[in-house]
Amino acid sequence: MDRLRQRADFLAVANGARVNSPAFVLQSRGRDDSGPIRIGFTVTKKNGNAPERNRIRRRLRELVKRLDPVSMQPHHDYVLVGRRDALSRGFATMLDDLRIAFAKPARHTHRGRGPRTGPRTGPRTDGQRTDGLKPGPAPATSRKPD
RNA sequence: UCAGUCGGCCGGACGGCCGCCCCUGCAAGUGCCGAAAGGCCGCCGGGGAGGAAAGUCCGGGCUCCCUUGACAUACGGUGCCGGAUAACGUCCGGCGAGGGUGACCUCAGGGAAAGUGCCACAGAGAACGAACCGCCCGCCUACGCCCCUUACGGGGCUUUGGCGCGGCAAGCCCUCGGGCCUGCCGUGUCGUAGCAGCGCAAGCUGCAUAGGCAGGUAAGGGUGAAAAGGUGCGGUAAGAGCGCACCGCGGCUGCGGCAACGGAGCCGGCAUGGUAAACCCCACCGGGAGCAAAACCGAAUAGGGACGGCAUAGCGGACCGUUCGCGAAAGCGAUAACGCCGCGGGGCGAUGUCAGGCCCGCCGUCCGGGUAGGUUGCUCGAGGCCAUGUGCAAACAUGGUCCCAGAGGAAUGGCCGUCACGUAUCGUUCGCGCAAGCGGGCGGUGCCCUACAGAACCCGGCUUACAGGCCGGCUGAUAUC
Repeated sequence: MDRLRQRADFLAVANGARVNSPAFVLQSRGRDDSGPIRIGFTVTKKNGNAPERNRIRRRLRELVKRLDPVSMQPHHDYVLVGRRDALSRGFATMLDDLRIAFAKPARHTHRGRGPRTGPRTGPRTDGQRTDGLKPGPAPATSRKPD
């Protein structure tokens, strides 16, 4: 399991399916290659100052570590968007939340513009390149969340 | 013991399970990911957030850009003196002013006799000093005084005159009962009017009071944040630095101090209101941007250049503009080039026609710039600790010793347990107290399980935030010896 690090990957996953939970939002997106599961974390500035944001991210990261990798789907990218409740919610409760979120059939919400992005499952011939990098230069309005 | 003041320090501890990042060493496979640059995978050992890492307010290092350098101007900043420092608006030590019983604290602390401006309201007057009340000299006028009343008016007191009444005394008359007249005292009423002196009188003079005129004055009242030196004594018609003493202010001289400044003597009688966080003047300092700096490596796509191959749809006109040649210019010439004009071709929508619009070779190799991305910059440094020396200190010097975070969607943790600490509540116990209650110890439970807050190139500062706790110096008060 790898960490998600490139900004373009985050933007791609943000247009994919999402599941809400009291302490976080789970975004997911299937990839076409055979790479490992990748997961990233996003905690925006409205959730508190830097120590609080760090704590939210660390607890979410610990949740993922405790969870069985079997419950995730292979060749998918996931992003956990932290909420303020992740500071105070019980750890065991949050673990159940995450388990439910992975099991739940995700709703696809295409909140982007046009059909340009999105995880099309159509036939691709090459398989040489990752399509996640396809949506080129990001719009300058969406900033790095942290 | 209480109250205060200054300075320094800490900012949970231990353990269990599971992890993350970096570094040294060893060991790998023709391993994995990637087009490449590059990255990842094992073991041992070591290290891994703060006093503010924060705000990004100053000062530097470092990097790039610009500039030959100096000066001037503009703009910005700083502003008592000396020292420390790489530098500072920082720090240390002094000086001055203000506050505090004191330890100590605060100060945006150069220049207001270079110039300009402003000083609201109130107040007579706010800057070429002013004259409201008041005080005073002089002149003129008027004259009972006092109280109440805005005024009209009313009341009281005093002087004097008339008319009465009562009493007393002297004198005269008498019918001895009393009557008349004079004086004095008390009182009622109606008038009159300053007081004193001189004068027969008219009046004059002085004093008091009121009003007016012309001056003097800046002591007092009142206004204000501020009223033109302050206090006291003298002085004066009243007053005034008008004079004197002390204090303040200014100037000069000499003394102490590196200096800011201090204190002394003499002189000047006071001239110079405040505001520079208003403009301004003076002195000093300052090129700009910032690690997302910058260097190196380097895809895809688009675009640039060179070469090669293939295709070959351009032609004509004119010299109007550019260009080129000649010429000092006007101009003349050229058509090779770009634009221009005319005719024509190809391409662009699923197709055809018409009208309009847009574009005008294709492919390959190489080169250069350069984006995403990657690597470096990146932590040995104005470094920490200890000792010695110099210095009041900030600090500096010498010696020894240590290596102490380097992430990059961003590691330094997550989940628990035990114990401290704090706090709330309950129980119990002890002390004081009549009691209400107060203080302390022990135990149980709950809460917070810590406050402020997370390195982002690195240092020196400043500012701001902070639960709780520890240590030391000093000051004041109280108690005991």
